Amino acid sequence: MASRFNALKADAAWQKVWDESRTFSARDDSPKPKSYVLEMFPYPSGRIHMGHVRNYTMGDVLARFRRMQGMEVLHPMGWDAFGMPAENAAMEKKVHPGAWTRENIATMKAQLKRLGFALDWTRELATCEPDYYGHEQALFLDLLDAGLVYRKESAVNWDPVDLTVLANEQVIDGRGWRSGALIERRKLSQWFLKITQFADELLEGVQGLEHWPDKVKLMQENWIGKSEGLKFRFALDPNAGGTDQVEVFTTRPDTIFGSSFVAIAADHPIAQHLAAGNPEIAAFVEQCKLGGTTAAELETQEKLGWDTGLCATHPFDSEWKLPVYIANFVLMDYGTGAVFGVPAHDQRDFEFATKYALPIRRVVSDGDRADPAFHEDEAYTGPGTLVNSHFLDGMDVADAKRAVIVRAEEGGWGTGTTVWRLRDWGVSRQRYWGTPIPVIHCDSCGVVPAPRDSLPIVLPEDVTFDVPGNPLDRHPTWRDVDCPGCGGPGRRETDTLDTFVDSSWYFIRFASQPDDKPFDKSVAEQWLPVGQYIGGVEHAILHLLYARFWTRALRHMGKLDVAEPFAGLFTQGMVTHETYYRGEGTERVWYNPEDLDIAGNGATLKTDGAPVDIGRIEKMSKSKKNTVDPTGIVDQYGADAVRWFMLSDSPPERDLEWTENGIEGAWRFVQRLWRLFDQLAEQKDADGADVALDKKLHRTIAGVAEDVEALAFNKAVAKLYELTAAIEKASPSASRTNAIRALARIVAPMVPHLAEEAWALMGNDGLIADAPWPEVDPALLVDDEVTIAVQVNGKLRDTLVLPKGAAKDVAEAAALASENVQRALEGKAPRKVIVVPDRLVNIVA
RNA sequence: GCGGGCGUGGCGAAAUGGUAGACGCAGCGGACUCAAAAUCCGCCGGAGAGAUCCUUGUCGGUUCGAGUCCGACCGCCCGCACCA
Repeated sequence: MASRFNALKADAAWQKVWDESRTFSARDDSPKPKSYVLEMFPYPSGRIHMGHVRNYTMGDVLARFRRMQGMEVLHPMGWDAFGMPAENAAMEKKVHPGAWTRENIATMKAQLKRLGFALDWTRELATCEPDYYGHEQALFLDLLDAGLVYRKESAVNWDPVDLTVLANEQVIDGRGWRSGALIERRKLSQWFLKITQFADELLEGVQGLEHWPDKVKLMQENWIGKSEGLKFRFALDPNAGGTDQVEVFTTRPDTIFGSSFVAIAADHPIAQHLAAGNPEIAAFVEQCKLGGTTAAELETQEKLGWDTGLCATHPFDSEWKLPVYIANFVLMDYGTGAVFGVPAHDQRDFEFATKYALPIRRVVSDGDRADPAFHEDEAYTGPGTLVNSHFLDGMDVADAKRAVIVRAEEGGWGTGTTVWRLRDWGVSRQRYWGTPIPVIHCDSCGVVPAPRDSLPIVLPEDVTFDVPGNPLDRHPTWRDVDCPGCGGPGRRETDTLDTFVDSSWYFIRFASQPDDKPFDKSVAEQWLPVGQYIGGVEHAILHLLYARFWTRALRHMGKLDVAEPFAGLFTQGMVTHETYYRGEGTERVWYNPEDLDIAGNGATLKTDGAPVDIGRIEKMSKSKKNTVDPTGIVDQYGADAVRWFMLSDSPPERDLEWTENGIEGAWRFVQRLWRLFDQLAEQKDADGADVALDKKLHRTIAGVAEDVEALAFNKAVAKLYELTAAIEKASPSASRTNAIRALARIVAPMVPHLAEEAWALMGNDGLIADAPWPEVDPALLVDDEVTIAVQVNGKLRDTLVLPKGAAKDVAEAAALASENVQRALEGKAPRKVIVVPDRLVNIVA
C-alpha cells in the first residue's frame, strides 16, 4: 500500500542534513570548475514575499543543477539592509532602525531556510553591519585617492515645512508626503562618483555581454546616451547677464538656420545673475524651482519661458538676433544648460515657439515641402534634405552636421563634442540609516579623509526620530571630532551613502570576505564574474550600471582584474496580485488579501463584513498591501509544492499573477511523483526493454537540461509532466525501473526534499544533492520516422508519416498522392512544390 | 515627456518563418466507493449535422507559407538618476 509523501517531515529532516553536513558551502580551493549563481539580495522589509520565493527558487534550481553537473557552486545570500523603510518604521513604531532591520533579517532568514534553498549561509552578510560597511568606507577612500570622488552642488527635494530632504518617492503630486507642503528644488553640496569617466567603456562593454537580455543592453546604452554634437557660443547683447556670450550644446547643428530662440536653464549662471538684479526674474526663477526633481516631472510640466530681453547673435549672420529665454524645460545637468530652439524640427521647441509666438522655419525637407513656412501641427524630426540654409542647402542631415562643425571649428566659435546623457552618480543622502561617508570637515583644512585606522566609522546607536531630518546632524558627540589634519575642531560628514553603493560590490564580498580588507583579489577573481545573476527587471538600469561602474573603478585602481561583474543576467517578471481598497485620492486605504474574504467577483473586509473595491492587478508591494505571505502556504503544502508551482506555468521573464489555483495541482504532482518512487521500492525488478520509454526518458533528460540552462523552467516542468505520464502508463520493464530512478535525479533541483527522500528509499548512499546529472544516450534522441505537414497554398490539408530523411521527390510524390490534397487542388495542376525535408510539403496551385 | 517591453482558448501558457493551442489550472462526463476524499479514463478555442470555415490586440506589408519578420495604430506594464 502506497504511503503519502509527508512533506513537512521530509522538509525538516533534509534541511537539517544539508545544514549539518554543510552540503552547500562553497570551497575556494575546490579543484572542480567554479560556478557563481547569484540572485539579487533582498531588502529586509519584514517578511519574504512571493517575488522572493520565485527569484530564489529559480536561482536554486540552477545552482543545484550545476552541482549535479560536477561544478563547485557559490550560491550565497545576504541582506541589502540600509534604507528608508527602517527610518520610517522608527518614526512610526518608535523602534530603532537597527533593531527593526535585524529582527526582519532573522524572520526572513527563517522563512528562506524553510524553503530548502541550497545556499551557502556561511557567507551571509548584511550591509548595515560595520564589518560590511567599514570595508565600503575603505573603498570610498580608495576612490577618493584615485580622484574618482568630488563634491558639487546638486538639487534635492526640499520640504519647507518639515525642513527636510525628501526622496522622489516621498513627493506626491509636488507635495511632501507627510507635511503636504509644496516641494521645492534646493541646492546642497553633495558627493559624486565619476561614473562619467567610464561612460565610454561602460557603453562599449555592453556589446560584450552575450548572456544579457537584449532589452537590458539597449536600456543601458540609451541610458548612457552617447551623442555627438556641437558646443558653440552665441555672442550676447546687451552684456546684461554678467557675460557677453552663452555656450549651447546641440545634437542637431544642421538645423542652425532654423533657430528662432535661445533658452537657458533657470539655474544657469546668466539666469542667476539676472535674477539678482530683477525681482520679477527672481520670482520666475523661483517658480521654475517648484516641484520635484524627477525627469518625468520636469518633462511633463507646462513649458514656461521668460524673455530676458537679451539677444544672441547668430554665428553665421551678425544681423540675425535671437531672443534669449529662461525656460523650465532646459536642464542645467545636461550639456551646457543652454540650447538653441529649432521649432520646426524639435517637438519641445515647437510647443515653446507656438506658446510664445516665435518664428517656425523649415530647414529640413521631408521630401514633400521645401518652403520656409511651416504649418504642420508637430515638429518634423525625420531624415531629409537641408533647405533654406545657405551653404547647407541640398545636403542630407549627416553631411550638414559635419559641415557646420567644420565651419565652427575653423571660425573658432565652437567645437564638435561628445556629450553623455549619463550624469555623475550623486551618493550623498541626508539620512541616518546608511553607510557614514568617511570624511571630516574642518574650517582650516577643508574636507579631510577620515584616517584609515579610524574605520569602521560606526553609526551611533543613541539616536531619536521624533523630529524630521538626519539625527546625525544633531548628535554632537558623534559629529564633532578632531580634524586629522590640524588637530583642531572638525565635524564628521553627516550624510550617508546611497544604498546603491552597498549593492555595487556585495557580490565581490560574497566571493571573498577577509576581516582586514574588503576582499582578497586572487580569491575573488577565482569566482568572478558572477556566472548567472537573477533579479527583477526594475533593476535593469541603475543597480546594474552602478555595479558595472564600481567593478570597472576597482579594475582601474588595480584592485580587481574583472571588467564586467555579471557574465549572465536574467530578469524575472514580477509577482502581481489584485489590489483592494476603499476611498479615493489621498483618502484611499489599501487592504491586504489576508484580511479579506474574497469570493467570485467581490471581496469583503473580515473585520466589518462590508465590501471593498477591487483594483487593478499590480506588482506586489507594501504600499498597495497586495502581498501574499508564502509561509502559510509552505506549511500547508510543503516547500517542494511551492517551489514546483513557482516554476510552472508562467515563463520566468514574464509577470506572474499569484492565485491560489495551481498550488493544489503542484501538490498533486508531488504526490504523483512520490507514488512512482514508493511503488518502485516495493515491487520486484522487472525485465525487458521499452524503447519508446527509453527515448522519452533521454529526450527529457536532454530537454530539461537545456531548459534549465536557459532558465525556461515552465518548459522543463511541461516535459516532466509528460515523462511522468509516460512512465505511469508504461508496463513494468527494466526501462521503466531505470526511468523512475533517473526521474528522481531530474526533478532533484526542483523538488529537492522529495528527491532526497526517494533517493534514500531506493537504497542509494549519500545525498541526491551530490549525485551526478543523468547521462544522455545520443542514439536515443533520434527518430526513424517523422510526421510531415502537407499544405496546399499554405493551408494544411493532410499529414504524412515518412522515414526520417526521405528524399524530396519521395515526399512530393507521397503528398500528391493524398486524397485530401487532390480534393483541395480541384483538378488544378501544381505550379510549384516546396519541400522542407522532414517538416512539410507545400503545393502551390 | 523620454527609454524599454508585453498582447495567443474561461485562465497560466507552448510553438529554429513551416501541423497554432503541447503541458498545467478551472470546467464537464464517466469509473471506483454505502458515501466522500484520493485516484483513474474521456471531453474541453468558436461556428457548423457534416464537408469545411473562422481564430494569435487592430490595420497594412514582405513571403510558397507569418503568432513569429517589417510599418502604423490601440491597450497594458516597467524604468526615468533620493524606493529598493
